[in-house]
Amino acid sequence: MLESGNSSENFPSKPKNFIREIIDEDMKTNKWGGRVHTRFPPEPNGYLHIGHAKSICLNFGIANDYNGKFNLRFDDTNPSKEEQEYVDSIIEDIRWLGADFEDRILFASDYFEQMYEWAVKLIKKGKAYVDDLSADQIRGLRGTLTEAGKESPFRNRTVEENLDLFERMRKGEFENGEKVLRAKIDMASPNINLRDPVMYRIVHSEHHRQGTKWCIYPTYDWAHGLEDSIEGITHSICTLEFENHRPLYDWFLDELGIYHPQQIEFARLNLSYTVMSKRKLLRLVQEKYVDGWDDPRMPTVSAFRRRGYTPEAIINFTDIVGVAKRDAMTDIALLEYAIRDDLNKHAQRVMAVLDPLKIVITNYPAGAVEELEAINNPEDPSMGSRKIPFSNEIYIEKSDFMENPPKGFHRLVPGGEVRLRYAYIIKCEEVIKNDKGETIELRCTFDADTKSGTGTSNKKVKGTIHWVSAKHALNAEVRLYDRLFTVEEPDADKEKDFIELLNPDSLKIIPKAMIEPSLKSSRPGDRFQFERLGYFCVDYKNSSDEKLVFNRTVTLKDSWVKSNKK
RNA sequence: UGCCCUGUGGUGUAAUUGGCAACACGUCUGACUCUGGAUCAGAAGACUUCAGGUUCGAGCCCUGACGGGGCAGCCA
Repeated sequence: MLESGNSSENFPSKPKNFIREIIDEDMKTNKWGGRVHTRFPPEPNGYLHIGHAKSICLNFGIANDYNGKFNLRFDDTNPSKEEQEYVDSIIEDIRWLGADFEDRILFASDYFEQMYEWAVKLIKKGKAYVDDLSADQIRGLRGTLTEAGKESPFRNRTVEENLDLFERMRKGEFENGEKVLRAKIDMASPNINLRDPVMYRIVHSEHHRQGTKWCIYPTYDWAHGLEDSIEGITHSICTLEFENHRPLYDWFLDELGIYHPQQIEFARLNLSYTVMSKRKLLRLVQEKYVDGWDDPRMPTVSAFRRRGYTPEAIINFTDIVGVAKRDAMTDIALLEYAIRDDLNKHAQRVMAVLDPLKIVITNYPAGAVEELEAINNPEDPSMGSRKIPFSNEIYIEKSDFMENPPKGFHRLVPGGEVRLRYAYIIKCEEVIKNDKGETIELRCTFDADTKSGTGTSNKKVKGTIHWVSAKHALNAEVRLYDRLFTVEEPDADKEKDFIELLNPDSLKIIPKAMIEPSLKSSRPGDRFQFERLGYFCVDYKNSSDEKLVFNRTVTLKDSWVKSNKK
């Protein structure tokens, strides 16, 4: 299934898919002279999300495997929506993913002059004209899905008049919307995109890179193929909604007689329990349902990064998901598998108690402290071990003790025994409660012969639980994230506002979790497994030496919780 | 009502181009375990949307239905 070969470490060669088959065929026929050149063309009007990551991995993965090149190109053809902040975040995210565009950070706006010349060429060929109709009038004449459109009264202007008008459009002699340049194709085409599409519109506003140099801006359909052509792209990979635009992509390039890449469309990624449209994500940010584009509950690349996902996991996920042409809804479980799989191998284990219950070990000398050895990662012996302090007062997880346990519960119960991870077996002798009848403390005894690693006792217990020493534990804030929405497809119901489907429990903050002292030296971005709880990452925005903040990346699988739900 | 694309276990993808439907996730057993994790062994789960046709043989080819998606921005 996997081919071996020449690829960088982060991007192992990928499974075959229909696009790679097309490329294999092109290599065989020498269609592009053995060249492969792909690109990722974001519009800088939002942050990248996991769907973009799929596209980046696809495009870069292909270039990487075929010894080709990969361009980052900002499709900045609409000055009213685009901002430098987005350019910066996009570059950062792609770099983080490890997709290497070398020195090729390109901008469509750098090609405006060339595009203009090509537009003049089309006008001279009688294939483009300046139209005075308003947007509404153009819409009115476009026809419908079932009826042909009608030709504009300005459609048959002379070449000279069109040239003159187009030049004056560029010079700024007209207001926004006063005139457009349209391709002269076929108002009766069953493909609406071919009914004399607009090539240039007048927009008097400041462009993030061009300033006020231009007041006419190319539309996507006109510009995109030209950008690909200029850069020598071989395979212009885009999502399904552009399929109907391909005839237009081809038409422009053919009429111009310039280098002609091949457009190939694939189905965009949909993930369950989230939304992926930039518009909706923008709304979540602007209306403050989340704390910015990198709020760890968002499906953006920056949010996954902040939450503790690794680029490897995301890359692997995009491989698992594959590439095809039918729309699909990918189960978030696939993504969670990818990150668990990665972190299981690489994350250091530590102990932390989120919901503490105090235990006093009555037969352990008060004031004594033992340094116990704990393995950093059972999956990777090279990660070594560390010392953790043990004393007569510890905290365990409240949920690891039950007075009236259900069948099959093998943790602490009154009179029962349990192993403290890397320490001793203890026995619960007494349950101390407050006025309300809530358990507030346990008195236990420990068995000195059962120290971990000594093998001096044959005693076996059903369960092992995590703990921290009360007087050594550090405090930290822990943020527990859950899916952002309560339903699989928040945007399935067109009648219902997706905001109503937000999960009210998508974030739970634990202000004072107790964590083992070795975490003192952890740095923003460090990833850990809190044993038996999940994977956590030091938040790089809000964490500090004074106050550590951990984000939960993903829980561990828990077959006990699962079997108990039944 | 037009045009384009697309229908394979719960989910996502495969099927060497016509040869008894495979992989991953998920689910469920069992083993092991000082993480109810991981690992290991195994199981269940698909008459490949439907109906015709061609063929010795069809998920792949043909015809017709039906379902899903996209398209009427001077957005991309």
